[in-house]
Amino acid sequence: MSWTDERVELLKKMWSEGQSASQIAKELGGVTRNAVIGKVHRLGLSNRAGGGGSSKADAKPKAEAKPKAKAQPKQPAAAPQPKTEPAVKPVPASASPARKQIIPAGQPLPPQPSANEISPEALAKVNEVEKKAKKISLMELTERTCKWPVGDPATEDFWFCGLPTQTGKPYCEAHVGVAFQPMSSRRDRRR
DNA sequence: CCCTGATTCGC
DNA sequence: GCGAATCAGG
Repeated sequence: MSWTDERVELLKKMWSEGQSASQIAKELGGVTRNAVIGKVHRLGLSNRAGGGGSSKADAKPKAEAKPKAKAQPKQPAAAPQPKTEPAVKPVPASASPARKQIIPAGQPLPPQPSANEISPEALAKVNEVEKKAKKISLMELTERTCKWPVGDPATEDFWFCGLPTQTGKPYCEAHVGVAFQPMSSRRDRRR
C-alpha cells in the first residue's frame, strides 16, 4: 500500500479527530500503526493542533546523538465533545433487575426492550460479571475490552464492562451470551 | 498485558 | 519517503 492522496487525507482527518494511530491504521488497512505514526511525523503534524495557521510552537530543545531523549507533550488536547461516535453503539437491554427506575427528564432511556426472554442462565451470569467488571470509561474502550454498557448514561452509575472480549466479539463471554440471541425463543411473540 | 505515541535507521 | 524495531510511558 502506498500513501495516496485519499489515504493521506483520511489519515489527517482521523488524526485531527483524535483517533489513535492504531485505529487509523486499521481503518486504512494495509498499514501498521507504526506506518501511520511515521507518516504523521513526516507530515509534520505530530502535534494534534491543526487550527492556527502559523503556530510556531515547539522547538525541540535538544536532540542528542542517540540518548533516550523522550518528549511526551501529552496535552489534554482530546476533544471534550466527540464529534463522531467512536466504535460504540451497543445499547442492549440492561439486564440488571435491581436497576433504579429513575426516569430523568425526557432522556433516551426508553430503548430498554425489557429483559427479553434471554437465557436465565446468561442473565444470571451477567449480573455476576457486573460485579467483577472493570467499570471502565468510554475513553478506555479498545478493540479488546467488553463494550457492554451498564447503568444509566445519565447517571454517575454508568460504565462499561471492560473485561477481556471473546476474541472477535465486542463483548466478554458473559455479555456475548446475552448480546447475540439466536432469535429463536423470541420468535413469533405476536401480541 | 493491554495500549499509546516517539524516534531511529536501514532500506 | 517509508515503516519495523525499539523505546518510553499509562
